[in-house]
Amino acid sequence: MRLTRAGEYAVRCMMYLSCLGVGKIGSRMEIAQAMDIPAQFLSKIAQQLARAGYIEIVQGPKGGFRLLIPPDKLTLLGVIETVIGEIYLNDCLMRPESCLRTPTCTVYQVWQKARRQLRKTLEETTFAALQGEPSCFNLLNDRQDEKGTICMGTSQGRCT
Amino acid sequence: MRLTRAGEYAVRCMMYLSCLGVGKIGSRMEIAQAMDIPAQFLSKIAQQLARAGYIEIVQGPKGGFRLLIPPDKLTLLGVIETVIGEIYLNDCLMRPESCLRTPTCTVYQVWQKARRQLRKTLEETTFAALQGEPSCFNLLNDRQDEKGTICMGTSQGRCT
DNA sequence: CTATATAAGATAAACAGTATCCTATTTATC
DNA sequence: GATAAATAGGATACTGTTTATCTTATATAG
Repeated sequence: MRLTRAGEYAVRCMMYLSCLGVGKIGSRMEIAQAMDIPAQFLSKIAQQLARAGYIEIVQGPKGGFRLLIPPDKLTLLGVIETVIGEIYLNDCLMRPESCLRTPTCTVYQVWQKARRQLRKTLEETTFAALQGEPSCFNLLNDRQDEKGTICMGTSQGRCT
Repeated sequence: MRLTRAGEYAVRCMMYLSCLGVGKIGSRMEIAQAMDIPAQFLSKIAQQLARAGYIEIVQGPKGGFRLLIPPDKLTLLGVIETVIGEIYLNDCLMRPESCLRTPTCTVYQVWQKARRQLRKTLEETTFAALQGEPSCFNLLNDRQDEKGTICMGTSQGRCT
């Protein structure tokens, strides 16, 4: 009952790209280092995010990943479910035929409520909101973008 | 991000025992059959529930499991966490040192909220409440107790 | 004492998640 | 165009967890 590593990495990656802003390219290596993600594993995750339309992958020198969606349209739920699949919490929610469930089964209803709450909480959280406040990721590493402004900064540093 | 089978089985087992009522013995085989749980696996789960003080295990002929806690004191959260361990949802909640987290990290806060909600929903649900209403388990099988009253009944059947 | 029923430890089988290797493809730059 | 830089994508290895079962031991009713 825990978020996978891949899900966590996806969030970190999108945090980084959100800080860079829409359209700016961050190289895979740069992101992997800054956010403490195994570089090859990041490739796989990025491919999923790209298929979902969240980012664009640019090959060749100066390649990397580029955010396509404005951070205020980007939700934790969307990013996480892109990578780990839709969240269900319990088998009877995922495969209703797995149980001889009546439409009014109370156990089923509790799981429905729990699932609805969880997904709502994750959906209400945009990367714009995450980025506007201090976060774990501010501490991970520093990075200077082309204009020389610090992006991932010190503990009290802001992005952009 | 899903409840394990063991967790689901534990809930089913406690549903059955709640229907029998505090102090009444249900045999392992009987429960395993009625609730569709592998009998040997049920042993393991029952042992955990016994260690946690929820049930008593009786060996020998006429042996089985006996509920120790009244169903209205028995919560979904308690039963589930007995078997799968405390629910954390995310690594940064389980092992705060795994992330260079500031006390105000927003991502961390979202997971905290999500976790709090989920555990609260499961904690608010007692087996008395689950049992008082139709449930999946009503459909699984029938069982006549010593006094001849039907316990696990038809779709609209009530327990006890 | 015997038959019945579960305990408890060991272990196997299945699966999911994590990570990396290797070859292919794309593209900026000279 | 040739070259070098960078990621893609398929295959595979590794790891840990979950699920399940086998075996021997123990408790107890009659």
